[in-house]
Amino acid sequence: MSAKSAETIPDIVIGRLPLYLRALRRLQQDDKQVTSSQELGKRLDISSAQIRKDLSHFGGFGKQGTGYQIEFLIERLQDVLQVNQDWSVVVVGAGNLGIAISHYRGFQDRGFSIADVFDISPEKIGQRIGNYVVQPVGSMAEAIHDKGIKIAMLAVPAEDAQSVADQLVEAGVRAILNYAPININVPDHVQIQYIDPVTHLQRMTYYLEA
Amino acid sequence: MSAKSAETIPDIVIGRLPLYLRALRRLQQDDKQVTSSQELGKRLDISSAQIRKDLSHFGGFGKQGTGYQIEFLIERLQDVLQVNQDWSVVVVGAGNLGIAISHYRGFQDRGFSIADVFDISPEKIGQRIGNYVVQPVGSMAEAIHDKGIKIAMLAVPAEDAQSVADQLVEAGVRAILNYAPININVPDHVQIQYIDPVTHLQRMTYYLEA
DNA sequence: AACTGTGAAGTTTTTCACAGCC
DNA sequence: GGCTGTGAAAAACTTCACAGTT
Repeated sequence: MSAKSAETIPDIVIGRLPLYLRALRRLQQDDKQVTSSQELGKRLDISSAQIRKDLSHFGGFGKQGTGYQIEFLIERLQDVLQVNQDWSVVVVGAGNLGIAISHYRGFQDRGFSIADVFDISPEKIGQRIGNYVVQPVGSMAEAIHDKGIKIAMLAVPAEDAQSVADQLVEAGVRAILNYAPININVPDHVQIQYIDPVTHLQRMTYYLEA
Repeated sequence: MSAKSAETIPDIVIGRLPLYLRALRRLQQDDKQVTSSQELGKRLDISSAQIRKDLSHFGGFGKQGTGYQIEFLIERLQDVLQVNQDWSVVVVGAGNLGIAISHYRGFQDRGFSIADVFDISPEKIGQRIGNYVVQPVGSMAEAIHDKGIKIAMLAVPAEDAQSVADQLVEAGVRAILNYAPININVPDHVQIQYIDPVTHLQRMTYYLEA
């Protein structure tokens, strides 16, 4: 009992919700109906208290003695994260990485559809990638504006990342997933997240015996 | 003054070091010799105090009044993270994702080389990917063992990720970068990190106005 | 008996603020 | 004047532990 919608939820909590959601979908695929903070915690290597506390920020999703209805909890988390709708996303950069992203099947059933793929290089433009035809960056702003797109995935060379990001923000994008291995500065009202496999690898080598 | 090598460094600090390193390399490419915690902090959107405190765990790398010598700091961070050497890595899974990973140029100059690419499917085995020929998973354990490989990148379907991870650990791998959108359980002495773009996207949609 | 939701306690992480050095 | 390194203070985050519910 407590829909604490007024208070600000820590970002670190928001960051865990997609992990809960992912694990829950998997449990659902295994035909489970109900789970507990303990079971989830064991799978995710997160304490059960942590999970209960995180979920409690949004109201009581569970039942004492019973646990959580998986389907119900999935719906609630999708609501909270706003992924109960489909978000159109653009990919910028049609190199190896952009192509791989554009081919990736995993976005669709988790709330995201790729609307367009853009590149600046003349020999890329017009090329087919799966169902997409690579569009010129010159038409990017207009397309983003017209389609009301709020999310972009950036797969351009590091040197170009900042300037492309600026163009995206200018065009109305409010969230950027940056695959280029470089930090980018965006206004406060724009979300940014990074994918750089090497930082993960380097974090792990610290702990390895040489 | 203080080589605190005895105490345990928080993992959250270790996780930031690769970001510092990445930013420093970029500054170096711009022909800068010296930087400060403030300049770095502005680029990374991290407070200068945070950066100074993080670095201080490993001894005094900076000079009062002057800042940090970029080249020196890069070397120290590479030492700390053990990426002053080259690590051989295997890729498991030669689907779209595995192929993209295998083509990615960004590993080489940051401490990692791909040694082999494996897949289980007969029609993938023998196929060329850039300089690699896809090897059968059956020969994976032996290759890992023989070459003393400690790091693997997992790009197999989610259903297979846990069992492949188990095989990797069994074969002697001590760090896994998992691209499959599923949580995996590994022994304590094995490092694991995840790459799942969708979790990042979902974290951002929370903050967007629908 | 099993499990949630949550104040309170405990721990970790970040920021402050300044002495000390260049 | 500019900047580091660092104790001390503040803030954030996690865990404990248990009342309450099914």
